[in-house]
Amino acid sequence: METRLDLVFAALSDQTRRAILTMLLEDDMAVTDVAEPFDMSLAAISKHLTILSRAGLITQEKRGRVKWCKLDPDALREASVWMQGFGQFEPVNLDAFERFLEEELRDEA
Amino acid sequence: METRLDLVFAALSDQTRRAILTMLLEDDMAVTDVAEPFDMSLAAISKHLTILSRAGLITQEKRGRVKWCKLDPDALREASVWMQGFGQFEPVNLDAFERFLEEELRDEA
DNA sequence: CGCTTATTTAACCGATTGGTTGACGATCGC
DNA sequence: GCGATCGTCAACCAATCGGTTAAATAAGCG
Repeated sequence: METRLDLVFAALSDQTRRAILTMLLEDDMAVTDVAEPFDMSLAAISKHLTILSRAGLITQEKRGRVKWCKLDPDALREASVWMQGFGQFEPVNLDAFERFLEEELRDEA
Repeated sequence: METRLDLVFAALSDQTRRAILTMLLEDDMAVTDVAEPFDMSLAAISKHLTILSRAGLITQEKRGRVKWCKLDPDALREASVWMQGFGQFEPVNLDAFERFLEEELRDEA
């Protein structure tokens, strides 16, 4: 049986999809705009978005011919709870996270 | 390019492997003992352990003919930092985690 | 209406995944 | 040394993945 947690972690295991989530952290975006920075077909991005959507990490709403993608952090929270359970972590270091973010964005460029 | 984070999330995306990590939370274990509760060949478990090991989530040390598996939460911390960056999370709810743990263990049984 | 833009679908491809079985190399106990 | 145990390796299998191109669907624009 495939659990929600399976889907979330599988969705997060791809750099392209993590980069998409990072982009959506800034603002909601249309599919075409999500695809723009990537060296990849629109169809491929569409598939990635489907995977993120099935995992519950984003929601998609169609207005007119444009489909808007919006981050939905609920699923992430669930996964985060699972991970934090392994315990020996210091309180979250946001500086470390920002370095991470920059690195991910740099890799993508 | 396959990053560390790719490997960690991919490793976590399988219920069997998450259950193994949960077991190792209690104590270090030999490969055969890890395999015991699962309805799956020893070779399959051996592969799962290799994946966890390459992701840095466990370390394995051979003493005699027994190979001991030990949880190594460093890689998890890295992934956790990434996730927490999505921010809108309440401080970690350990009760929620314990419910999760119980559920995972129940699923496995 | 007819063109353009937005997005998904279908068919295909090679690589990877998660499992199997069977053979194999190491190591322990006797 | 001999037999049992520990664990991995190799070959195989069906299913999924991450990408492609080409066609199809849908909606806005003039």
